[in-house]
Amino acid sequence: MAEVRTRYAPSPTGHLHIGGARTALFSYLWARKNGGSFIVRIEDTDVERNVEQAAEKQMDGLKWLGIDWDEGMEKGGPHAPYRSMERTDIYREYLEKLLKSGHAYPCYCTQEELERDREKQLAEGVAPKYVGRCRNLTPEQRAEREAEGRKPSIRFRVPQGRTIVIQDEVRGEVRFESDGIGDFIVARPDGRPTYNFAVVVDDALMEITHVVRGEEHLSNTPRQVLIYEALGFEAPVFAHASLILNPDGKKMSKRDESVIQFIDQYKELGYLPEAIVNFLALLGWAPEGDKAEEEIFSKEELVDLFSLNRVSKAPAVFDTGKLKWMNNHYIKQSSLERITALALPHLQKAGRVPKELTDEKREWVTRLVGLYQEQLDYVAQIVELSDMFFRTEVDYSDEAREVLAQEHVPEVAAAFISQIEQAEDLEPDTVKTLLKNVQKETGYKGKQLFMPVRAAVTGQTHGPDLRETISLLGADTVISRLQHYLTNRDAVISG
RNA sequence: GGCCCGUUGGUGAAGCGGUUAACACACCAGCCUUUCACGCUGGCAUGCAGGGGUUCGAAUCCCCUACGGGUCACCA
Repeated sequence: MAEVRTRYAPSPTGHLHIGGARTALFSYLWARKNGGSFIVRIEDTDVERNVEQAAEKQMDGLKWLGIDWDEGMEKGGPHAPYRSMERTDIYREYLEKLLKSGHAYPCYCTQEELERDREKQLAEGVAPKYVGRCRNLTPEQRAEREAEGRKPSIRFRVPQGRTIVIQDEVRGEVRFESDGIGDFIVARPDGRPTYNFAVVVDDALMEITHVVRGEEHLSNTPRQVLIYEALGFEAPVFAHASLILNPDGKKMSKRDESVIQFIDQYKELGYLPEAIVNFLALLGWAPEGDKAEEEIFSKEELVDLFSLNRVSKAPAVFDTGKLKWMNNHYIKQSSLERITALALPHLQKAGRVPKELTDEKREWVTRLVGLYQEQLDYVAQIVELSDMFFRTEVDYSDEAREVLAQEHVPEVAAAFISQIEQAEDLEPDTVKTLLKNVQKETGYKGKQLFMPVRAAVTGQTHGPDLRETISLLGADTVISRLQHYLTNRDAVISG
């Protein structure tokens, strides 16, 4: 059996989208699973829509996700170049072949004519397709139009009465009647190929064995199969994954704000690549047997388990809650050093931490991140979660006020202040001892002791470990907050 | 409109002719904890869009209907 070769062939119109990332991942996993090759190529035949640096952005996204390729952009390989617009000579050669064999013909219709045909068909309620005006032009007629200065586009001559059968690894056999397909353009007047033609030439020449892509390409597939035939190539196996839907069950549109759509945005927010890969893999795919009961898979496990025929035919809804849960899971699994390194830029950007860090401050930040690590859905959340550490005025919650209104609280606060003043340091263990002393001194313990301290110091009735929190806040801040409560108790309580 | 594709709980989903219809997220309750979170335990489906078949037996096979989606570009 021949080597499995798959590819990801985006057009350079923007950043790597979650849909594209999933397609790339599925292709990648399938190639790796079979010990084959994964190719990344850029399909930039539509010059008008190309965006500067978009190809690089696509590749950056793939690299960040850990999806590496064996051949293609940047890497080169036996089938270079891997960018359509650098392959124009190749397309020209195959275009000649189609023209010579009669599988394609020049079409001189103007945009206006085509537009008129289309409107007429729509008005009559027929399926819009090319009327065939230029299908059987005589050489003389062609010469006539050429003389008028018309530049022809090239159309593929779709055979009539054919049934085109597609082998789809996820949908099984899918049949199309060629009569429903009009002659379509394979090359523009300036000679640039259209997508349907370029992909076929590229996939065939690059010996792609499995074309994995989104469902939106399914209807295009019969056209491509026809080109494969006309050129004498063998068609690859196709695998059309269903679309990704937003949480409302609607098709995900570019301007949909309910879902973050681009990989670099996830990176920005502090999602971990392994979480995204894990999540994307499960978006429209599930492992077989017992493994279907698990959710957490490393890239290596995915390579081992992945199979195209287990890709779902039904559209996949992007479950943002699940993604958060999964990312949180991976954050908890990660080393504190890693999460701190990711969190630092966010804290600095928010002005919470200076750009230049002393070793001492670095250590402090690490402990701060450690305090919140297990509840981070994404790393950027550290800024809002740790807000309490950086404000001068404590922001009391309603629950905190209720606690602080209790009769015995001032006594506890005062006792704690004097304990801190006498203490040599404020390490977590010391804080523990100090609170114990307050307990002995005042007789209050448990919630009677801890809640008042937490409420006065943090303004909240819940939060991460109190000892560590107090230790990180430092003696000055803790004392001043307690003092503030004691001197402004009425104002604090009434809000 | 033609042609394709899909439809299991609040959500993601497993299931491929015979199961008490997995598992996970979310949610609720309990335990743990100075609080929250984590973790652990337990709970959570008027039966698989609706209707017809085929079969001893269907979520699983066939047909129809409804709903959702894709595509019919000199976009990919």
